[in-house]
Amino acid sequence: MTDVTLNASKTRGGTQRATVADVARLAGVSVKTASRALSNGELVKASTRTKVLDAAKALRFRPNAIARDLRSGGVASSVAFVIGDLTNPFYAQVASGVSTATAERGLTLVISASDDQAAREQPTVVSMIERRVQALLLVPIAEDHSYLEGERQFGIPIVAVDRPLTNVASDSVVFDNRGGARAGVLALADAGHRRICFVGSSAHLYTHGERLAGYRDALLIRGLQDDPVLVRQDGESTDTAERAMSELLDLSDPPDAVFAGNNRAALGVYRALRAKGSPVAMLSFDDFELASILGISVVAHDPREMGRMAAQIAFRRLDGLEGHLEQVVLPTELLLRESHRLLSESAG
Amino acid sequence: MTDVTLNASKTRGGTQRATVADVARLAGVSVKTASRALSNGELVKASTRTKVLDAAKALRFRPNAIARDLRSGGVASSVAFVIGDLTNPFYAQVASGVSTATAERGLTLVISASDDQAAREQPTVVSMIERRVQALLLVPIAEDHSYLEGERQFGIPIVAVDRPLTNVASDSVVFDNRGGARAGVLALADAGHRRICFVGSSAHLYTHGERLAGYRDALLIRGLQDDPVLVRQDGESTDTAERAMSELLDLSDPPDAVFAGNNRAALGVYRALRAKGSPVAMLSFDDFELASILGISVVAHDPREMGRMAAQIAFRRLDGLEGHLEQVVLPTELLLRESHRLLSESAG
DNA sequence: CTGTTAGCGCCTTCAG
DNA sequence: CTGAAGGCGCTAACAG
Repeated sequence: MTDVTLNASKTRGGTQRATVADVARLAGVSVKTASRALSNGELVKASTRTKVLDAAKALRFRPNAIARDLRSGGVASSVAFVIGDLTNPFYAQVASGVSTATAERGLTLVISASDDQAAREQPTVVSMIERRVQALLLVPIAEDHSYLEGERQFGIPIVAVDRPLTNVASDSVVFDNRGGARAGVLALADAGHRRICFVGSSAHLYTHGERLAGYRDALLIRGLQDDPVLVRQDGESTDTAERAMSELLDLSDPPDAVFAGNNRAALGVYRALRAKGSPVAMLSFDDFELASILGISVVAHDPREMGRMAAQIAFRRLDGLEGHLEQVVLPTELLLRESHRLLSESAG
Repeated sequence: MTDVTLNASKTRGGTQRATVADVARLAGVSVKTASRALSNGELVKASTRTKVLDAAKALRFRPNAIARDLRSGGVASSVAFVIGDLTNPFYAQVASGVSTATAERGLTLVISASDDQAAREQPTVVSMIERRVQALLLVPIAEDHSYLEGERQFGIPIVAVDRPLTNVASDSVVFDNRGGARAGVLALADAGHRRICFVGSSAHLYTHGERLAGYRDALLIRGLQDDPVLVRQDGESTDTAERAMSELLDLSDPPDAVFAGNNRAALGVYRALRAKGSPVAMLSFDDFELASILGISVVAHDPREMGRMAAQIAFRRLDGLEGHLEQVVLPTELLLRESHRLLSESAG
């Protein structure tokens, strides 16, 4: 009889897992034969394979991916997605796109959220690199990414998502923020509005800057005055946006239309308009579930596609593509519903 | 001079990473000393440590977590969260809670979405186990989880999230679905409504079943008739819910109030009511961004807390807690806004 | 305080 | 078709 004692000993109330050696012993073959039988596609006599597979099942054998990864070059079969906040539906959708793409390639997705704390970005990224992920997809929140220069030398593809990195060149995927905002504001102008205000988030955000530029493009194109009083950038939350909009409505010369810089701002703006019952038109960047219900016109885009695309770029690098940096700009789409004409008509 | 050639060779246009051996060589010490100096807390002469740290920095050394994990028991420093759909804001929030908890414990979070395909659950789970994650948090979607029995023997904590597992006992965290629904329907009844309908998702879902039971509890308590015509369970999407509600409104004896089984159903119901301008009261399970804006009364809960709690339970198991299974039921909270009285008054 | 040795679990040499 | 040895990068034992 072969000796079938596992590499026993108990840990945390659980029995130790079986290894290939255990399986081989039980099946009465060598370690390598067991290994071959277990990894499909290899040449093994059918009867031997069955014997091994039976032994594996009996021992509830599960190959150890850690050992396998170490063996094959010390590279993990996973991809990292580093993000500020999973709670924002926009990023959750991007993550979902990444998830689909990595799953298709047989890779595991490691998601790490830095809770929107810029200072936690670098430690998080470093931790992923220590895990030897194959690629790093990053929604940047730190102010400076020069620290990534040192990491890239070792061949790990890094793709910036939604915003470019600062102080270091990299592949990236962003939306056409400026063009989208321009189209949105033009639509408001074409609906007959003349005093169009802008309610966005914090001033230092790349996306915000681009959208503001698009807003100004449109004013210029239509020969409308660019009144600085009408530009508000009070922060990320819907509350600050609501307050900002409320104050704009209290101006002696209030706006007759508003462009909201993102989904958060849109909600705040909507609340303010609703509270005051003001007949002010609105249009916002970012599509969201409520927008269609409330008839809010928006500049829409495809967050899942953004995630998918970012993963694709990383995979191309893994597959050996050298060439220039890829800077993908994803299109936006203007969805005209009702609110760009007059909100009050549609909010009833 | 010490030989400082790295274990060179190029891969994918990237230089090979330095290993502890490389660092040791450059610092002129033994491998173990380098290892000690690099892992904090170990006893090394200060000057030696500096030398090693300098060498590490010069070589841009990053410890290989794969090798470390293999060495220390073959267990990864990560936790898996297996989920159907990241895109649903509810699950995204649960994931966020898990993320916070794992980060606090210095563990990495591996999120794997099975795209709501029941058949993909088991392969996904097995893949996580092969990665030797320390714990498995699972939002179950398969019909049968007896396959998990075999895995648990090896000491990996498994916690069911939002729904219990079928055919196998496990730790779990769920909401008080029945109690919450009961309270919600009672509120509708107390607002004077007599024909209260129920629009939920698919009949086979645990959460749905519990909420339906709570609905019936309330009808019984208030002595209202339980008319099967008023119970609809047409699927997960907001579209099916909208159609169902629409048909209910067309009844010769239509309902005067509706309890929506979840956030998706709530949106569909809201659309239907809005389209017909019907003066019907509503209240729904699940709080959501729009609900507060639209004045929809809801049975609210805390998804992030659910994620956090699930992780905590797993950690307690890792820390050696044996005892009974933990079956945590998280409370719900009734948020009465306007819609439970009469929707039309608040939708203006 | 520091160095040597061995081995985590797997798989790729190279022989038979 | 099968077997035996070696090593991926790191750290736990045991020396010195």
